[in-house]
Amino acid sequence: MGKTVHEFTIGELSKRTGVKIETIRYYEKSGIMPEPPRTAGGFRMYREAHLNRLRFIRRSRQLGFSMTDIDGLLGLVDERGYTCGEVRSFTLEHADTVKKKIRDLKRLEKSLRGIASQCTGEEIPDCPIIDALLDPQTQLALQP
Amino acid sequence: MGKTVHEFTIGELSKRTGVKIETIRYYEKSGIMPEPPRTAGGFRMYREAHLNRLRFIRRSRQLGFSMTDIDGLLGLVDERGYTCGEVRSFTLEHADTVKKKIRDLKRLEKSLRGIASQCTGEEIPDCPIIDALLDPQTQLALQP
DNA sequence: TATAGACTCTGTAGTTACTACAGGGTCAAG
DNA sequence: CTTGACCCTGTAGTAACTACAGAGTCTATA
Repeated sequence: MGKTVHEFTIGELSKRTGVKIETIRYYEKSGIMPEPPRTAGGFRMYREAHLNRLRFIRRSRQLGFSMTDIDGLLGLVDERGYTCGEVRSFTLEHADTVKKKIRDLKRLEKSLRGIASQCTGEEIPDCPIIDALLDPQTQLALQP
Repeated sequence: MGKTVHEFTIGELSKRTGVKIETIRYYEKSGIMPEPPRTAGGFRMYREAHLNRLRFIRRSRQLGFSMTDIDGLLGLVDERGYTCGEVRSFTLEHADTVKKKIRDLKRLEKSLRGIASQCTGEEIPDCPIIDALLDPQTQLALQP
């Protein structure tokens, strides 16, 4: 298998990227991974370009980008009808989205640690976390 | 509607908690909200206890707890067999997860802004962002 | 009392981003 | 030429909702 040194199967691709085989096929069906060439028997054969693209997708997903977001970014790459300025503004827009997410998550972490810090670690009732969650007055996080 | 002052419909409950009607029914089917009493005609009638419980659920969801987590928390509450320490460690564990996510996102934001800043805003080729996306060497974020 | 219209009911299906089979075919080594 | 690891398609399941469709209920008002 692998007629040239540079071709490999979906299992190889999976191992090298940490993305499961089923997920790779799902990405293909969704259109964010291209349909690769096949062997006579129908096996998908991949190359370096696929590897890079998939790694990019994986990283972006781990960071909470939606597949639609990723499709947008990759679309710019694929099209090659883009302007550098277009790409930049798209990127900065994403950076802002990320920034907002960070802000929200920070608030969330603070809330979590705040309520946890009030804990004595003792037995049963009057756990401040439970109380906070049950108390209709409490505003735990994530404003409007 | 509402035979006593303390009863209200699912629409009321929805408005007071900010949880959509369908979601409330979904919570009931999932078992984290109890089946409320009904009117002769089959309408669900809720009271204060339901309101508090649903608020608890909503806040917990906003804090990123899964429904299974919440089920666990509510189980502790319902039983009254929990230790404050148990709840605290549960919460802190979750806070750590959030912290990691923040770290990753910060790295990503930095990368995005970094490559964007190299942009001239000019026409087509040699856009540093695209180059970075295509380059297998580039670590955009989230290294191993 | 009849009726308008706002509200609610159940049940099903769609969403996102996967993951898990089942039942079969392919590949390379021995 | 068979074994066993690998791959194929297709379907269905997961979380946590959301969105209908089509029908029934409730209450204010004429």
